[in-house]
Amino acid sequence: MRKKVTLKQIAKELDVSISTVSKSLRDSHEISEDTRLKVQAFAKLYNYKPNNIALSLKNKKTKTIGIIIPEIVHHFFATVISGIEQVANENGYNVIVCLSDESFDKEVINLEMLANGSTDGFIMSLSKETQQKKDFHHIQEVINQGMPVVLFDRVTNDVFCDKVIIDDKQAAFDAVQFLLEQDFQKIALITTVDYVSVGKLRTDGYKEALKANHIAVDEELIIKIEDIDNCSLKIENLIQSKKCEAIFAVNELFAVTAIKIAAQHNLKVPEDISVIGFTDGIISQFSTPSISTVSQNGIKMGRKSAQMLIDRLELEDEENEQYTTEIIETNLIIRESTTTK
Amino acid sequence: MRKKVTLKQIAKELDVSISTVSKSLRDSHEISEDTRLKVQAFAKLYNYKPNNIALSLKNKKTKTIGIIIPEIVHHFFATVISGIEQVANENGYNVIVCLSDESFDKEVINLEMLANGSTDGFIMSLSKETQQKKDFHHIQEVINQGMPVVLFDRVTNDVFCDKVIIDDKQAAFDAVQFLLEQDFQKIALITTVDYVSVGKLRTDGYKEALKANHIAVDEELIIKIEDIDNCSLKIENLIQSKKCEAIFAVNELFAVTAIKIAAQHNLKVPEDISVIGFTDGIISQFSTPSISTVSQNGIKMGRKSAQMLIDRLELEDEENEQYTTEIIETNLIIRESTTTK
DNA sequence: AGAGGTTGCGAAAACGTTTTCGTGTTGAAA
DNA sequence: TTTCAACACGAAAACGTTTTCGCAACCTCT
Repeated sequence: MRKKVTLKQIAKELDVSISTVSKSLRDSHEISEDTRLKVQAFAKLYNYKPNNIALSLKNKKTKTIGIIIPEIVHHFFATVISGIEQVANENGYNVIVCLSDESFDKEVINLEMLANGSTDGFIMSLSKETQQKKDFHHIQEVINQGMPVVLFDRVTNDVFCDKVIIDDKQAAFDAVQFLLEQDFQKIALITTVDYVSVGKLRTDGYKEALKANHIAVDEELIIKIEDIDNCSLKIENLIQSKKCEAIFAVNELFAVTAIKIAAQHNLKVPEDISVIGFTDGIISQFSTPSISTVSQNGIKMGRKSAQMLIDRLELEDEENEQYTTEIIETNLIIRESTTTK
Repeated sequence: MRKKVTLKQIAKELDVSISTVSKSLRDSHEISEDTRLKVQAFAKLYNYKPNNIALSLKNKKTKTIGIIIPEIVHHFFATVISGIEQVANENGYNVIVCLSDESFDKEVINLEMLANGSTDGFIMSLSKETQQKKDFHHIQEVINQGMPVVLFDRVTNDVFCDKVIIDDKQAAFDAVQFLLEQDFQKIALITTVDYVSVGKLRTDGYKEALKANHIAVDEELIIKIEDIDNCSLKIENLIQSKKCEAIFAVNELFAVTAIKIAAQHNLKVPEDISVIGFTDGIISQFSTPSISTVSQNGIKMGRKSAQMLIDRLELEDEENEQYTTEIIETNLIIRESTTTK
C-alpha cells in the first residue's frame, strides 16, 4: 500500500524545505532550474497530487456545489442533476448531492451540514413540506452567511436569490389552448394540491386558458391528487363520469395513469379521449400510446442553474445584489395521445 | 452578512484561549463549569458550527463517499444512488456524485480528482468504455493508496475489492425458463454487445436455459444492439420474420421498443407474442401493456454497497483482505406482457 | 510550613497547503 | 577591497480544528 505522498515527505527526501518543493511544483522563478527539475521529477515519480482538503482550507474554496432536491428517482430531477454536473465539470467543480425526501427537516439538516464549509454554494429545489410550511429561514441563513443559492423549478418569492424556472402557467395555458383548438370543450384537469408551487401555477394556466376562450371552469372536472400512490380512485371517477373529452395532467404519472384507466373502461386514447401531460420523461416517450406533453428541458435548467451559481462564485467582487430569475422555454410535444383536427 | 464564526473569534471575544473554547464545546471536564457554560452560551448565540474542512484535514476523514457511475438519467442508477444516500445519511456521510458518461477518460479523471483527499472511498459501476478496454489500473491505484472501493452491477474480476451484483445469469435463466414453461419454443433474445458485462451474463443465462430444455440456440433469434438510439431496424427485422413466439430483452428499453414495433406490425402483446424485460423501471410499470420483467432492486443494491463501504471505512483496523461479493436477489414480476398457460 | 495532589487553563503541534518575508551567498560594479 | 543587487532558498504564518503536555494556583494533608 503506497499512501499518497505529501510536500513534507518530498522535502525531507530531497533535503530541501517544503517551500522549495511547493514553489518548484508551481514553476516559481525563485527556484533554480536545477532544483526545480529535480523536485518535479521526484514528484512525478511518486505521483504527487496536492491534497484537496488542504487546498480548500487554505483557499476557503471547496470547488464543490451542493445540490439539495426532493428525490432522485425522478426523471426530471435526474436530468437537472445531469445538466448541473456537465457545467460543474467543465469548470472544475464537483457536486455533492443530498435528498430531502420531500421533508422539511431533512432539507434543513442537509443544508446546514453542507453549509459548514463543505460547499461553496447551493442549487436546490424545495421539498413539498417546505413549500407547505412556507418556512425558508434555513435558506435565508445560508445566504446571509455569504453562500450563493440558486433555486430551480420549485421556488419561492419569499427568498431573494437567483432562480431558474419554466413559465409553468404559460406552458399550461398553451397546452390547454391546444386542446381547445381541437374543438374540445370539456377539458378535465388532473393536478396536485395547491401548496406545490408548480402545480398551482399549472392549474392557474388551465383556468386562464378556459376563461380566455369564454368557457366556464367546471370544478367537477378538476381533481386534485394528494398522494400519488392512490390517485386511481379519483381518476376513475372522473373517467367513468364520461364528462370529459380531453384531459390535461400536470405530470406524466397522472397522464399515464389516466390513459391506463381509460383503457380499462374501454375508452381509446386518443380516439375517445385526448390526453396531454407535463414533463417529457421516459413514460411519455415510451408508453403506448406515446403521450403528448409539455417538455421541460431539465438539462438546460441544470446547466443554467450551475452557470448562474458559478458565475456568482467566481465574481467574487462583493455583493452584486442583482438577483435574476431565468425562464427556460418549454414546448408542446404532440405525440399519439392527442387527436388533431 | 454574518460570516460563520470560528473558535479563534470566540476565544478572542471571551478572552480565553482557543483550546479552552474547543474543550468547553466538547464538554471537557478539564474546564470549570463557569467557563464552560459561558463559552457554550456564546457559541450558541453566534450559532457556532465546526468547519468540516478543518475537521477533515485534522482527522484525515472526510465522511464523504464518492460515487462514479456512467449516467444518472437512468432509472436503475438513480435508485442505486438513492439507496446509497439513505445509508450514507444514516451514518453521517455525504455523497459526491460524478458521471463518467460511459467514457473511460472521464472515469479516470473523476476518480483521480476525488482520490486526492475529497472522499474516504468509492462506490462505482464501470463505464462501457472501461469494460471494453479492460483497463482498471486507475481503480487498482486508488485501492493501493488505501481507499476502499465497492463495485456494483458492472464489475470486473480483474480487480480485487468488495462487489455487489445480481446473479444476472441465473435471473436471465429463470426468465427464459418461465417462457419455456408457457410452452414457447421459439424465444428470441435482444441483448447488448458482449463487452457489457451484464449483457454477456444475461445472454449466457438465456443460452443455458435453452440448453437445459434441449432446445438448440438459433443465432437468428439473437440480436445484439450496439447503439440504443437506432435499435429499431434490427428489432423490426426480427419481428417481421415472425419466427419468434416470445422475446426476452436484457433491459426495459429493448422490451418496450419491441412491444411498440410489434404493435406497428399488428401483433398483439401478449396474445401474439410474449415479452419479458429486465430492470423494473418506470417503463415496465407504466407502459401499456405493463411489462413482465426481472426486477433488480436498485435501492437494496445501493444500500448494500454503502453499508459494505462504510463498514470497511470504520473497521479501520488495517487490511482486512477478505473481500466479499454480495449477490442481491432478483425476482420475476409477471405483468401483462406475457401469457400464462 | 512543606510535600503532594487537584484544578483550570494556555501553548503548541499536527493535518497539507501557499505565500510573504527574511537572509545568506554569489557575482559584478565602483 | 567595499557595496549592492540578484539569486536561491528557508522560516513562518495562515486556514480551523483537536489534543497533548506543561504549568501555575490552590487545597489538603502531615
